Amino acid sequence: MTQPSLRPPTMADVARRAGVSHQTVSRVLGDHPNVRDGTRAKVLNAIGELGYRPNSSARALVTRRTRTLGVVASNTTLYGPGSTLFALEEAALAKGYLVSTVSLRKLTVQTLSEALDRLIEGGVDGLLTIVPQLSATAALTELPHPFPVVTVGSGIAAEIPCVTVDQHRGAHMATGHLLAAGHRTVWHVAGPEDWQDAQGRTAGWRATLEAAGIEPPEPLTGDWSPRSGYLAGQELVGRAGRELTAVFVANDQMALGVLRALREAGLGTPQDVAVVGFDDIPESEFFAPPLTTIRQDFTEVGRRSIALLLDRVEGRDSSGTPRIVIEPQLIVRTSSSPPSP
Amino acid sequence: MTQPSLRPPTMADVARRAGVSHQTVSRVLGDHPNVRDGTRAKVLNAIGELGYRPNSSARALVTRRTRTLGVVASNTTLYGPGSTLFALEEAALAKGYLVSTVSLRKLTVQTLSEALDRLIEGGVDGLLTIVPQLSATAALTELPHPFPVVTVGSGIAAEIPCVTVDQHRGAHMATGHLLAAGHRTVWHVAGPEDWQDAQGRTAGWRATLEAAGIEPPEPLTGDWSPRSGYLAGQELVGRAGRELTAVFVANDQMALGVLRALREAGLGTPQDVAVVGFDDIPESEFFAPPLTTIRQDFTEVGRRSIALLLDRVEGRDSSGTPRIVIEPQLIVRTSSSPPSP
DNA sequence: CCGAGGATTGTTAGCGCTCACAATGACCCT
DNA sequence: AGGGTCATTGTGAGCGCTAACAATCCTCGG
Repeated sequence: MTQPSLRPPTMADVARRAGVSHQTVSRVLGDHPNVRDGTRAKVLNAIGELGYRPNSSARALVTRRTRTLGVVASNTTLYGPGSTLFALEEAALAKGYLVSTVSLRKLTVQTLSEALDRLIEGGVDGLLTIVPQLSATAALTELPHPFPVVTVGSGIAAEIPCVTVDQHRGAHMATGHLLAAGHRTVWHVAGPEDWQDAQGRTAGWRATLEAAGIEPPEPLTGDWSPRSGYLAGQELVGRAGRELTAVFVANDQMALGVLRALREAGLGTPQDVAVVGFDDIPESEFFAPPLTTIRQDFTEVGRRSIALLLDRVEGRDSSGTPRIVIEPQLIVRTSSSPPSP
Repeated sequence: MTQPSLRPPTMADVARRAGVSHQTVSRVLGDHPNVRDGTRAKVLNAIGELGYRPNSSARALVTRRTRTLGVVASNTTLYGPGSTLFALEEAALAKGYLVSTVSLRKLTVQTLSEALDRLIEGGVDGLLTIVPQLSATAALTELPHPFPVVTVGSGIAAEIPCVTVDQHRGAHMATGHLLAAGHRTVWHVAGPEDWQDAQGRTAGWRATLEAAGIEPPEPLTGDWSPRSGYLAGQELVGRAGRELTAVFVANDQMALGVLRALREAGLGTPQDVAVVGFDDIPESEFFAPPLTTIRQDFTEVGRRSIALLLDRVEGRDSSGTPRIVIEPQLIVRTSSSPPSP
């Protein structure tokens, strides 16, 4: 920090000051084995004195690696995508990568495509997408071919590796739990049809009922919001009447709306109607009543996704099209206690 | 896309194919005026045929600009920070910048410092922090001096420009609203003492009561979570008894907990106790009862923050230490209807 | 005490791009 | 017709770094 130069110090400056060649400085920075301790110390010293920081662009230019990963996410204010993004970032950082994110307010093939473009243009080494809407995944196939991509939580897209929580299984747990408690049938408030997760949950619910010899009632559809859950709840009360004793709601926010609708209809939870949600958002425990739900391990999702992507980025393995599936977990709370006989 | 070469095409390849010099290609890309239409077309054509993409590292190396901004955020699963991050990203993108994010699970001077370091090392042009905890802001002063930084929503740090929503004013709106409805006093469940926002809200609440000639009762403190709100609610019921008719809770999540505690204590909202929250999370409208709260315009926060930062990054203006303050808005719902006389 | 062979350090080329400047061409005025 | 001017295009250098190779220095065994 001796001279307040205009230009930040370069590797050559460090070399000069340490009395070595710039290449030796590079070796010290790169942790090469063949550098004498004394030399290393001199270099480290000079680096400290000069306040030197390696220039990442210069390095990236020659190594052809930016050590940055791109993430496209659709609706990060939603619990699932938000948590996934957070986990991805954490995992990437742990591996020495930075993450550039583009969050989309509106997800279409068009916007997704643009986002991917900007990220690639920005020089990312690999791409992750948190894009649960199936309709948009088409954009993924248009990538310059050998570009490393992993989709997180939206596993359908053609030949792209993906990591996802087993939605079908989660729905099965929820529905099975309700059935085991003695309910004759389980109604369902689904998420938007276009969402991979919503489809999986609905399919899991349906399959579970059918396996139990029960004809699944027509599911209602919401948009993940509490409001839509509220409307669905009202609809359900009107449509099912006394038959309504158990509902599996595709996420916790909508379950909150359902709970309110039930309450307003004079129905008690769980005495009259049992409710199970999905996600285990932090608030669920404090709903009235506390909500039984399905928890997803996003940290694990993040770790596995990054590992998978880095295999490709760092050229370790890019054979096949792996699909990693992670198990969800049932969290039982008051909203699903067995009905009074 | 004619030849599936190993190396991606470079500007020189494009130039050769278009029969011009690499500099002309650069001009076309940079939208320079003095390029004949025919030439531009040839170049554009060659670019398309080759599937050429400019190399951002090479460009960054010479321009000394990466067109990437760094954001350090503390707890993005919380509504406020999460929304801020989203808004920042959107605003940056609109200005042609990418955003690299580091989300901290645990915020300390240490972790903040590391995060800033990694971001700078990664080559960002400027830095934004969403770091509401005052205790950590010290790390900001250790930056290599003329590095452009803007803090978002945590305005205390020494000479660093900042953008924030007026928490004091929001709390004043909430408290004043309750007072105007006829309540004799307003209790307060505060956020963590270390948080800038929490302090502002508490101060605003206190000032409003004092201005009305009311001695503020001792506030309770939570950690933003519904659980802590629930505990605070129970405590409040025990401590205040019949005196408890109005509560201003420092965020909506905690307000949810308070609502539950009140309900469990046999107190009706708003008949017995009126409640006002802060944030206007999407769920608030569906709480039982729907929650009166204070809404913050994060989109505006994002726009202003990015504008401020880019002024510095792009060397337009870096005089002074601006503090931009944005007005919040009171959203009245059922939870704060006037008490029955 | 010498040379083999490993350890350590230096030298030389670019990576792909933009900047500053030089060169060329087109056009107009006198 | 000649020279000045602007529009358009080309040339050369170098941003800061790493990779490959060349050069030097040791350390020993014989």
